[in-house]
Amino acid sequence: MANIADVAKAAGVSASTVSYVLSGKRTISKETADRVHRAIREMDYRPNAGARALASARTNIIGLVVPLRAGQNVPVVMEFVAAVVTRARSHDHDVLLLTQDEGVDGLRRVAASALVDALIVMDVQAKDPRLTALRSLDTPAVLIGVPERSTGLSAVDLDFAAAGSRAIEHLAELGHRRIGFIGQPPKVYERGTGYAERLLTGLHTAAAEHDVTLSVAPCESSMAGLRASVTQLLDEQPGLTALIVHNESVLPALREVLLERERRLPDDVAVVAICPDDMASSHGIDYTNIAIPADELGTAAVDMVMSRLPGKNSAETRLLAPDLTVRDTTPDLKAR
Amino acid sequence: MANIADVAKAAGVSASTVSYVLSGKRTISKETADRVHRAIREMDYRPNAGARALASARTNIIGLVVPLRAGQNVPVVMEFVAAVVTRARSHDHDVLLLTQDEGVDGLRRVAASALVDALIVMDVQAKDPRLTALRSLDTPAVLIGVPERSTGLSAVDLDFAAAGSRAIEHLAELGHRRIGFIGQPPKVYERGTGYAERLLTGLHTAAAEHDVTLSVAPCESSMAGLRASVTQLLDEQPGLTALIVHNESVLPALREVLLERERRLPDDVAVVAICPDDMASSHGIDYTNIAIPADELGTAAVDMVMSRLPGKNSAETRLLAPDLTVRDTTPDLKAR
DNA sequence: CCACATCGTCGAAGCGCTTCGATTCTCGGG
DNA sequence: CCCGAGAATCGAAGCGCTTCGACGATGTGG
Repeated sequence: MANIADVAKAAGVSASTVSYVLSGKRTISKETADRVHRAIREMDYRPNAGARALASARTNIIGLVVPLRAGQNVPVVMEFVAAVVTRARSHDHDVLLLTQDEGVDGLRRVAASALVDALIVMDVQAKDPRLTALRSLDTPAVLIGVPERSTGLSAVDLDFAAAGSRAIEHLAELGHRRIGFIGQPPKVYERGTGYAERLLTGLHTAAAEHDVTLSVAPCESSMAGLRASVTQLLDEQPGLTALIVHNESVLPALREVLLERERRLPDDVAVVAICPDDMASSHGIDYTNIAIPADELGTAAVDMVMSRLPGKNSAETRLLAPDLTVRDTTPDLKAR
Repeated sequence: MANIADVAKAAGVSASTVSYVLSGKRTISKETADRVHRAIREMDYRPNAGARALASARTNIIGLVVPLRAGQNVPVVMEFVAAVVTRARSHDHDVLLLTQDEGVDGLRRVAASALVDALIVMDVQAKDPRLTALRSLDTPAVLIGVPERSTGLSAVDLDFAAAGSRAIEHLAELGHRRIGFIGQPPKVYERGTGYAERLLTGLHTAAAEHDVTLSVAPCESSMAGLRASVTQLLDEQPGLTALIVHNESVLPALREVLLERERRLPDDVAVVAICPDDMASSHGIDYTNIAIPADELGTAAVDMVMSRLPGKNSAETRLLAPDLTVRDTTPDLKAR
C-alpha cells in the first residue's frame, strides 16, 4: 500500500507538498499539482485515515445516535439515517452509528477518544440525561428534537406547534367545528416528549382561535387501542366531523374502525394525518397529511453540525415549517 | 485532555506499561496494573482512536453497507443493523455506515484508507459487481445473502431452500395438496436475487416429494398487485387450500383480498408466511411463519468477520436453519 | 552455586500524516 | 537598482499510541 512518501518520490516533490496539494491549504503551482495528481492516480494512493486523524485532530466522522429499538416509526428513522449519511458524504464525512442504549457513556466514549468530530443525536426527550453530557463535551452536537432547555446546544425539528395549528386551520376552513385528536401512546406523553406536547399546544391554540371544539385521546398502536380512542372521542363529541391523527401505525386500520362506528371516511369524518408522506398514501386511501420531513431534518442536522466544526460557532435551534398536502381525506364540504 | 504519558507519569510507570496494562499483551504485576487503572480513572483517560489506529493498524471499526433506499423491508434492515451494532460493540468495535449508493468506490475508499478493519455487506445480489472488488481488498468481508459464486468470501443467510421445503412440508402434513406461492415483486426475480430463487428451488423440490401441486405468482407490493396474484393462483388452481407468502407487505391486506374471492382465512385457505416474527403477528391474525432472523444474521455476520480479523482465516458460508412457528393460519384439518 | 528461563518493566523507534517555520525565487514599486 | 511582498516548495517536528528488543531481578534445575 502506497503512502504519502511514495507519492512524493514518484512526483519528485516532498511529502508536505503532496499534503498541500490534497488539502489546498497552501498555493501549489499548477504543474506540480498535476504531477502529484498523476502519481496519486497511478499508485491508487489513499491517505491513511488514522494518520490523518492523529496529525490533524479531525477524523471526518460524524457520530449518529439512533433509537434502534424496534418501534412503529422505524421507516422514519431509516429515512432520516439515509439523509444524514448522504449529506455527510457530500461534506466528505462518514457516519458512525451508535445506539440509544449506549447512552451517556457512548457519547463520552466516542467524543473523548476523538473518534468523531461531531455528534447528531436523535429522539431527544424533553429532559434528556444526555444533554448535560453533551454540554460538557467539546464535540459539537446537534439534537433532533427540541428539549426543554437547549442552551448551548443546537437542535432541529419540525415545528410541531405550527403543525398542530395548521391541521386545525385546514379543517376549520373546510367548515369543521368538532374535531378529535388521536395521539401517540400514553407513555410517549408520560415520558415528556417535547414534540408531542408542542403539537398539543398548537392544536389547542388554533382550536381556540377558530372556535373549534377539540377532544384529545392518546392512542396505543394497536387495533384495540384505536378502538378505545375512537370510542372515547365519540363519547365526548358524538357529532365530531374530523380527526387529526398523530400515530401512523393506526392509519391502516382507521377506516375499518370508523366503519364499525358507522362513520365513513372521508364523507362522515375527515382526517388529517401527521406522518411521513409515504405513509400517507399507502393505506388504500390517500390521507391528507402534514409531512414529517425526515429527509430535510437529516440534511439540516448535518449542515448545522458541519457549520459548527471549525470554531465554536454559536448554537441555534431550527424549526422547519410544516407542509400540509391535501389528498382524499379532507374533501371540501362546500363543494357538494 | 490527558494522554498516555500523563497517565504514565501519574502512575509512576512508563507509557509502554500503561499500554500493556490496557491491552494485556504482556504480563504486568497486579500492583502496577492497579496503580495504572486508578490513574486512568482519576484522569478519565481514553486512548486516542486515531493514534491507536495509526500505531496498531487496527481501527476497531467495522464498515456496514446498508440498502438505505426506502423499501418494504425497512424494518428488517433496521433490525439487522441493530444486531450488528450491538454485537460489534460487544467485540469492542464500532460500526461505520455506508450506503449501497457508494457502491464499489465506497468499499475501496474505506478499505484503502484503512478506515475500517472489516466489511459487512447487506443485500448481496446473485451477480454482484462488488464481489470482485471485495476479493481484491485485503479487508475481510462478510456478505449477507449468498451470491452465485462466493469463492474467497464469507457469507451468511437464511437457508431459503430449506425454508421453502419446510413450508411445503408443514402444509403437506396438514393435508394440503394444492398450494399457491405469493412471491416478491417481479423485479426481484429479474434482478437475480439469490434468496428468492433458492426459496423457489426448495418449494419445488418439496412439492415434488410430497405430491403437492404448486402454483407460483410473483407479487407487487400493493393491494392491486396482491389481487392480481391471487387471481392468477386461483385461475391456475381453483381448489387450492393453502398459500405460502414471501412478501410481508401484502400480509395486512391478504385476509380482505381472500374474502373478496370468498375464501376465509384460515378455514378455506391456510397461510404460511415467510417474514420476520414481528410482522407475523401484527395484522389482526397471527400468521404461521418461517422467521427471517435478522437478529441472528447480524450477530452471525459480526462473529464471522471478527474471526477473520487476525490472520486470513478461511472463508465460510453459513446457512441458518429455518424456524417455523405455528400460529393461527395453519389449523390442523384433522382436528375438526 | 551457576547457567538459564521467566517475569515485569522501560526506552526508543516507528506508524503516516499535517503543519509550522524557513528558504529560494520572482516581480513590481519607489 | 534595491527592497519587500508574495508564490512555491522543503525539512523537520510533532500528533499519541503500539511494539520490539533489552535489561535487571527473581526463581529453578543440574
